[in-house]
Amino acid sequence: MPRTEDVERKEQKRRLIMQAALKVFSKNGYSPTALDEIAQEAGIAKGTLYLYFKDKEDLISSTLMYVLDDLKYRMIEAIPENLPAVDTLERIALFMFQYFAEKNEFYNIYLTILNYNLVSNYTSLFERMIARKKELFDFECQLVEEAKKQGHIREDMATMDIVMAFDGIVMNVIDQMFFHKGDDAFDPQKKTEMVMQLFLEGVGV
Amino acid sequence: MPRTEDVERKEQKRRLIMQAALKVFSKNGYSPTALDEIAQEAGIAKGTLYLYFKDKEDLISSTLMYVLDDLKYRMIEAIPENLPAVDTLERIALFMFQYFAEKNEFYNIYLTILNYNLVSNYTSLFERMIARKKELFDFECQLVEEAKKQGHIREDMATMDIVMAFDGIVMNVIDQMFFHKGDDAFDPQKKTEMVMQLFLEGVGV
DNA sequence: ATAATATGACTGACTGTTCAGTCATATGAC
DNA sequence: GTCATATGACTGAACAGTCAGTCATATTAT
Repeated sequence: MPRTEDVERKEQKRRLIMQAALKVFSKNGYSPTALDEIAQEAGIAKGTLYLYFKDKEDLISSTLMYVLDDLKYRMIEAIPENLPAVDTLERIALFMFQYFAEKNEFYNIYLTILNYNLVSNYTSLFERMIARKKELFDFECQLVEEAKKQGHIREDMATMDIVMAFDGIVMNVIDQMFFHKGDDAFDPQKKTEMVMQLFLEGVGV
Repeated sequence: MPRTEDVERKEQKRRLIMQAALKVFSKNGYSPTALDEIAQEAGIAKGTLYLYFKDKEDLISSTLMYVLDDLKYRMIEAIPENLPAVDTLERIALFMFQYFAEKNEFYNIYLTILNYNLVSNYTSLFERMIARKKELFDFECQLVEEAKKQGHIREDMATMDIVMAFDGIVMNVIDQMFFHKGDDAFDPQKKTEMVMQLFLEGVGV
């Protein structure tokens, strides 16, 4: 029976490895990354990786889950409860901009998720990733429904279509942020206001 | 000096190979794809690939350019000239939905483009891909400017932000189409109307 | 306190396999 | 017969995963 202290140290090291993996995977992508590079980044031997993860696939899967867990945890922390639903949506947009602006690597690994079905052979872990993505989507659907009831969002449009548009706009802003990084300072607050105005009022005259 | 007939036959075969490459790359992704598989798909020997392409990187680059060229060509064909700018935007959305609905593979390879910077070491070919992407973006910017002048789009919003939103919505609709394929029939015409309504009027009450 | 023993985390050389790219040979057109 | 085109066996490098051995630390004995 291992002491809790040991269990914690083990968990600590797992996280250390996943942080190294995050860095390297997000730089190279999945297949081109040699486990030697991750081991080096983590300051351990390759063999050690296999004490903490079953194989390469398990390593990336775990890392992706780790990232999404972090995202979810921080998002919950960042968003106050009991806000009007529309304002919660605004907070989500703001949070996403701040989060990805700060964590370059997380965006690349996010793209990796998109291509993950090209990497794995549809394991249950891939399904878990999708489930996480769907969780956020469903949450946003809920918010839109609520906002409709509160009279802030029109009722004559399908909720799913609205959420789709919202996510699309938000993700594309992040995309642009990375493509033009360095151009001029990216102001998450201003971008959020712009997105919400665009989202709510539309671009028509 | 080779006869034009031979040049054409050579070009024909190049296209044949690229079509096979498109199929296989879009199924597996770049790195996991073995050239043997592409050769088999194309019904030729692996060595033959090297008579038409310098190396693996050249093959995917050429294939990506081929896809984008095709997209551009068909888009130009599909969209009448001298339409009001807003209607042209609507046609672009419609075209994208129809195009990707028909060509499953093109979407996966499109995602590959996104991750292409993770694959190549920033070759000039990657730059060419980006240039193509930017071409469409710039065209849309032009349209938005025009629509502003024509009084169809409000003038108090940055053109680039508007285009960003438009692209984001369109791409996310396509995304959803692939995630929920089979759920219920995807109607490009209906989706286009929805997108334009959402885009122009916004979702606010 | 010190020595003897046990543990298991860690290492990195090694193995088998995969695969991009090559090249000697074959096929076929003219 | 000559040249252009095509083939697929071959090579060497890269790399995922293994495992016998090491060593720092913990445990027990004296």
